[in-house]
This record gives sequence, C-alpha cells and structure tokens, in this order.
Amino acid sequence: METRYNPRQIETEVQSLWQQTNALKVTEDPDKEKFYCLCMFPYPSGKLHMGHVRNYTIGDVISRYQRMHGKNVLQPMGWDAFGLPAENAAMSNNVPPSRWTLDNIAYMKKQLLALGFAIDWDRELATCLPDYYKWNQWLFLRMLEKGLAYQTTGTVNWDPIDQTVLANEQVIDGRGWRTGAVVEKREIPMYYLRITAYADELLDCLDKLPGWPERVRTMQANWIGRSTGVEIGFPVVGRDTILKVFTTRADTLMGATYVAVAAEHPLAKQAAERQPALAAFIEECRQGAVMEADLATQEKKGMDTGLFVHHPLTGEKLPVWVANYVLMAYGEGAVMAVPAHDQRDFEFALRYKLPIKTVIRPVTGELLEPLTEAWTEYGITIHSGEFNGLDFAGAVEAIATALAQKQLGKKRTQYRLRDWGISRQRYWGCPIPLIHCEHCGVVPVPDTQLPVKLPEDLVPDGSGNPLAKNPAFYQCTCPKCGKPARRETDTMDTFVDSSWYYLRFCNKDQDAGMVDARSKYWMPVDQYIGGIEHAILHLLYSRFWTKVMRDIGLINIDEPFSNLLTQGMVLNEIFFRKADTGRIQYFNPAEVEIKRDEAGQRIGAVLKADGTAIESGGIGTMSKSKNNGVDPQSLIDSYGADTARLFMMFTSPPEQTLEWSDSGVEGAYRFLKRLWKFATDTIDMGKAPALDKTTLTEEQRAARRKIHETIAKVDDDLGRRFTFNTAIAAVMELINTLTRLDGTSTNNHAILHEGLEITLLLLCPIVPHITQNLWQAIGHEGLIMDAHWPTSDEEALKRNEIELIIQVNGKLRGKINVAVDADEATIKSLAMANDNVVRYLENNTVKKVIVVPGRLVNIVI
RNA sequence: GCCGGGAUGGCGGAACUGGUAGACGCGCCAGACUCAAAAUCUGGUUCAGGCAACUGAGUGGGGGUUCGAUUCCCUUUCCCGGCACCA
Repeated sequence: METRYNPRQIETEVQSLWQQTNALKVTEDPDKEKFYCLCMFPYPSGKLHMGHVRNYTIGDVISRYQRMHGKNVLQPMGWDAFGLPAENAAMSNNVPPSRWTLDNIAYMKKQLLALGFAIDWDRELATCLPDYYKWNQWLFLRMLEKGLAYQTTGTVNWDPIDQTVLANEQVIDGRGWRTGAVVEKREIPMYYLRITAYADELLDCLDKLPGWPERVRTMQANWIGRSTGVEIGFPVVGRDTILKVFTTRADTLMGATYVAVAAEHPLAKQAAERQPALAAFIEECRQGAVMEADLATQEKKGMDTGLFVHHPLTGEKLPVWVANYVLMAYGEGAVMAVPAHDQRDFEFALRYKLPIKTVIRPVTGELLEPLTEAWTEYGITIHSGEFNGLDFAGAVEAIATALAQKQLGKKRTQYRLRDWGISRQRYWGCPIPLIHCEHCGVVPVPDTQLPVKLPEDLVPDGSGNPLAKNPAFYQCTCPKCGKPARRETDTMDTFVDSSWYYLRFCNKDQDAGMVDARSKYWMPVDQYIGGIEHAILHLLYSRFWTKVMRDIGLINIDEPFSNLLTQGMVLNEIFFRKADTGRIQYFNPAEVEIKRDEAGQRIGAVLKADGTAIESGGIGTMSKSKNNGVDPQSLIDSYGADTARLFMMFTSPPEQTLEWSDSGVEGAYRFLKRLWKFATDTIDMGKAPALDKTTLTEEQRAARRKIHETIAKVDDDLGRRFTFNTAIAAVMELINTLTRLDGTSTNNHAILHEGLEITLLLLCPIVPHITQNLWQAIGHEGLIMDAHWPTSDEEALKRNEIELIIQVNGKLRGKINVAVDADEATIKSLAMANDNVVRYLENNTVKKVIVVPGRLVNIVI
C-alpha cells in the first residue's frame, strides 16, 4: 500500500473513473425518489472565487449525501452570462463581451471539474446563448398579451458628460465612475413586469415555505410591505383638485400641520411654473443618484410651494411643502405630515418652524411638552374633537368613516413592493422583442421570428448603448405593415435570465418549448443553495416568474424552491488607492503586504510591487469590483481538491459569514494525511477478522459506541442541520478514538476495520476522491458514492452508566456516575454524598433539589 | 435612514429543546525522533490565584426573568448583508 498521500494522482484517477463509468449522468427515473439539488449559478467573471467554492461544495456534499440515501439526484450547472462586467472588460481590453464571457466560462468549467463536483455537465447552459434567451423573449411576449408587461416611465441615473445611463454600482458618492460628473435623475420610457399583481400571493405563500430560513421569509415579507391604512384626500385650495395621501396612522389625522409632496409630484411641478426659486429647488432635488439608501440618508430639505390644502375634516388650511424625504415611488408621492407623531416630520417641522400638534397620548401617563422627539407609539387620541379618547383601531375606524361620508377617504391596502422595471440601456443582455413602427406603434416580434439575436461582435465605448448605434441591429421592417421600422434597443435586466434557469436544466435540449414533461419530474428544486445577498431580489423574482409560468399553463407548481440554504458571504479585506482624479483603484490582498510593529500590531499596508502605502477599506464581500477575491486555484494546486473542500466545510457553518484567512488549510491537509495513515495501517494488518461481541472489553465497547454514535451524528449534521463543520469534527474525534486502540487483538483489528469503513462512507460526500481511492484499497469494487449510507447498530449504542453533573446553586461542584436506570432517590442520595458537595451542604439547609434526568442535579441551599 | 443577521479563548468555531461554556481544528509552549531542520508523534494550553486539591471571574456593554441564561426579554455599542440598474 502506498504510504504517502498523493492527492494529485488520486484525484485525477478518481475523476477519470467517474467519467469512464458515466457516474454523474442523470436521467429521469419514475421508480426512484428524485432530489433536485441546485446551487445559484455563477456569473462568469473570470475565475472561481471562494464564495463559489463554498457554495458548490455545500451543494455537492448535500447531493452526494442524498445519492447515498438512494435518491435520484440532479445537480446541474450553468452560467449567468449576461451582465455589466463583460461590457467593462470589453472596454478595457477591446474584446467583444461574448469572447470574454465564453473564455471565462471555459476556464471556470475546468476549475469546477478539478474540484470534483458531481455535476451532470450534459445539462450545462449559458444565458447569453440564443437557445436560452429566446424563451425570455417568448415569455415576455406572453406577459405582454396578458397585461403583465407594460410600458411607463422610470427614473435612472444619468451621466451628463458621457450621455449615458449609469447602474447604481457605477455611481460613487453621487458622481459618475468614469467622468466624475454629478449624476442626475432622468425619466425615460421603460418596460415593467407587473409583480405587484402577485403581491398577495407572494406574501401569503411565504407561510407555505417551512424549508426557508425565517430571516429570508421575514425580509421578503417586509420587502413586499403589505400595510392597511387609509387613503385621504386633501382638497387643494382654489383649485378643483384633490391631493391624495396614504397613511397607516389615520388616528393622527387631527395632528396634521402640513402636507409634503415629492419633488417629482405634479403639484410641485405646477407650483414651480411661476416660482423660479421653487423650480430651482426641484432641480436641486434632481441632482444625485436614484438609490434609496442615498435618498434616505440625505439631509432633509424642503420648500413651501405657496399652495394650501383644506384639512378634510376641519377644513383648516394647511401649507403644501415639497420635501426631499418624500418618495414618489411609494404610495401617492405625498404624505400628510404629523410632526408630533412621526420622527421625520418632527425634524422637518423643527427645521422649517412648522407647527407641532400633539394628538396622541400614552395609555398611561402624559407626554411632556414641548416634545423633544416624535412620540410614535400607539395610544389614545386627544385634542381631536369628536374623535377624542379612542384607541388606535377605534380612531382609525371613526376617522375613516367620517372621511368616507365626505368622500375624502377610504380604507385601502398598500404595498411597498414596486413593479419590476426590466429595461436596460445596455448591450450585453437579452434583446426586448419589440419593434417601434411610425404607423402601428409598438409591435411585438412574432413568435416565428424569435429569437431576436444579439449581435456578438460589438465593443461598447462607455457612451450609451452600442445597439442604438448599430443600424444592422435596429433597422427592421414592421411585422404588421411591412414598412421600415426601428427595433427596440433596450435589453432585459439579467435578473430575468436567472428567474427561470432552474426549469431549463430539466430539459435544456428542448427546442420546441420553454419546458417539457421532464420539468414536472424534477421540479420543484428540493434544495436551493446560494448567497444570502440574493435573499430578496433574485428569490422574489424567481417566485414571481414561476407563478406566471404556472398561470400560463407551462408548469404545475406554485413555488420553485422547497428548501433554501442561504450561505453566508466570504469576506476579505479591501485595499484601494484613490487617484488625483478621484477614481478609486482596488488592489488584491495577494498584492498587498501588511506592515506590523515589533509587538505584531498592525501599522499599515503597502503594495508588494513598489512598496508604496495603500489604504484599507475594511472588510467586505469578495467581489470582482472590489478586487478582494482569493484565487482558490492556488489552494487546489498545492493541496488538491479534497483539502480545499474539507477546509471550506470545516472553517465555519454555512449560514455564517466567513472571514478569509490562510491558516487552517494546513490543518485540513494534515487530517487527510492522518486518515491516509490510519487507513494504510489498518489495511496492512491484513484481512479483517470477524468481531466476537461476547468478549468485548470496556474500551472496545466504548470504541464501537463511538463509531455508531458518529454515524447518527454525521447523518443528522449533513442531512438535517447542514452543520458540516461539526460533522467533520465528529469524524475527527472518531479517528482520534480509533487510532488510540492498538490493533494487536483480533477484536481490535475487527473494530478498526469497521471504523475505517464507516469513516470512509461518512466522509465520502465531503472528500470524494480520497474516500473512493481507499474504498477500493480496502477491497470494495465500484463506486463508494453508490454504496449505501451506514446505519448505526442499536446494540453498540447501549450504555450501562452515565455521568451526571452536580451543581450547588447552579455552580458545578462535582460529577457522579450512575446506572442508566437509576431512580431519582438514588441519584439524589449519591449527589448529596459527593465529597465536594458535602462541604457546601455543611451548616446550610437544602431548600430544594432539582434532578434533570440524564443531565444534572442542582441542589439549592 | 429603513429591513434582516451577527458578536463566545491568541484565532476559526462547539454547546441542537434554558441544564458541565470552550468539542474539533489552527496557533503557541514543552517533550520524543533527528547531526540538524522539515515532517510526524506525545502532552499542555480561557483568564486570575494556588505546589495541588480547588477557588474566583468569564460568552460585545448595561439591566431583567429563572434553582439554573451563550440560549428568553428590555436596552445599548460595533460589525456584516439588502435597499429595487453589481450579480
């Protein structure tokens, strides 16, 4: 038997064995229980990063575990291949995005193969290929027919110098990333998908997803943000219009002292026509990006429009202000302001000296006036005339009724969720299949002309969409009237591509339809695994898209993902340098050297190449844009795939964030070497004898108990808890126990052999190469992945004695061994007789004794 | 700003249902092997006091519930993810 562990040779051999035996090919088998295990597919950014390795190792462990439990397991892989980075790479390298993307795919596929994932590569797909994105276009047209897709205007970031739309990521501190120009908001026509039509179902179905983490369901529920409240009309003074607002706090209506509208609100625009100062303020509000985080943290500013509205119940005149904290996208783009009971209104009122009127008091006690901050809790109405003395629900009901009588209000449900804008003024995406005809208007491309193919040889230059400058693409004829027309040059959001790829894996070779009967066999996905950063958008869009496909009759499921595992991010330090132009250049941690003082305290960081100082931007998710990824290739090259896999699984549990550090890899490698030595030592002892259960020593019984406890522990950790780190720790403990047995007796030899065989089976999902190799070495034919998962022997698990903890007043004071079936009285008297315990009981009376069976005795004095 | 999550030895983490805090690993210390080093093996390793038995403190900070709290409740600080055009 080879004495040295040689991962490179073993891994190559085992991988070619899988290939020769076609072990990873999966077909639909109605007689077998299916298990669809899916990891979020990667964006082909260039090479794998640690997040990918973590994600796909988790998926592979689960897939192989389920396969060993007899399931027909599908684990596919594909490429989320459209997107912005390809355009950026194209600009800097002068290579078309398609070339760059396909090269990256080829390289990353090699890396995935080297890691030994049990993927059925026959099902590989890439979203940038026409046979995939054709069906984006096809379904978009179906949604258009059903009124689920529509056109309206949307607000985008506009770079006034490059004359181009910017992604949020391309806006840095309110300025364009390439030009440094202050970004403006601009309204442009866009296509939307009516996800709000499914808001109730998307919310209600969250309760039917017990296999999803609670936190993800909570985040989605809050994102959808269903609230019930009252829509209130404020008649505009001197005009025949009503200003509508929505509020969840109608109980505070009598405390409204002004009304605030968003800068984009029609009333603000009208008022600005005769007031240059107001027009200038509205223009100022147009400066800056559209991101909500920016809007919500900016300084609260406003200006009086000079207009007034009547309070709908009292008729009192209230001023109308334009305020930058009111979002046009939520509700009506206008709010009634109640400074006493809303913190933002309170701050705004203080700043602009607007009145503050308290109309709610706590159920018990009084508010101390003047207020130093808004009191936002529910309470009892005061200073509210006929509505005084009501609780929250009573006040809302009474006020809503009063408003309804005047036809100035009604109860209504409001969602925070907005429709999904899918238009992108970008080249590297799926073309929206529409044609603009002077005579016929917007005309859908007929199904027979799909796909609308994206030209693959363009190189963007940063100033607008290259498709819009490419006559070969946009010149076309109208399908209705046959006259010359212009093709839509916007492409689709890449979230469209990723909203249904899991369906296409089931039947990717089907060219007559988007899906076929095979998706009925595989769907829904039994286990979906991906980064927590996708908890809202991608997962919500996929759920929506699934429901649309169901309603079109393509599939018969309500939800795409039965169980969800959200892995934490892999984080690493970010290093950067800011150029004089304000442009930020990021450096990979591998290029950086940390400087320390004599005590080992960190004092700074320099670039290895030239020794110049470099700034740290803290730690953040490993990303292409921050250039802080660690290349897993070096890990694979020096230690092999099994070490890389073991290390990733052992370092931290999957749902937690993982801060990268190079230490620990050696430990994983050392463990595999110990496993190798344990196996070769056991094999060298020769053929294993049969175990004689009648003559076992206490030590041998303990060793066998450890073996069979470990089976149960690892089964639970891999299959239910997904705590791969504790599963590995349990196997390490087992090997520690077994290697302390010396093999000279027949029974010890038998136990070592049994322990080795079970160790290999338990570790097989995590380190499939070394376990396959050793499986054959101990005399088995064929694939360990097709061997059945071991079951623990009840007989071996039995114990005669257990250890109990003795506490005095909750503090540990001793330990006793008792028979498993000892009664409470026996346990109590043994506990009280314990030497150390007796010292504490002297001169004290025992108040009570708590016995927790199987665990402890607590004596209270 | 809003929504969600997190914080445990020198480090990564364990403690699953309120019941022994620190499993397992890294690092470090000591020893064995070696001419020496690497590798490997053995032992030790939360902090403070003590020769030891043992005692005290201890799970970001403050408070509470409980016989008993890393775990539940309130509050606070810091860190991470998301915020609709990064994917």
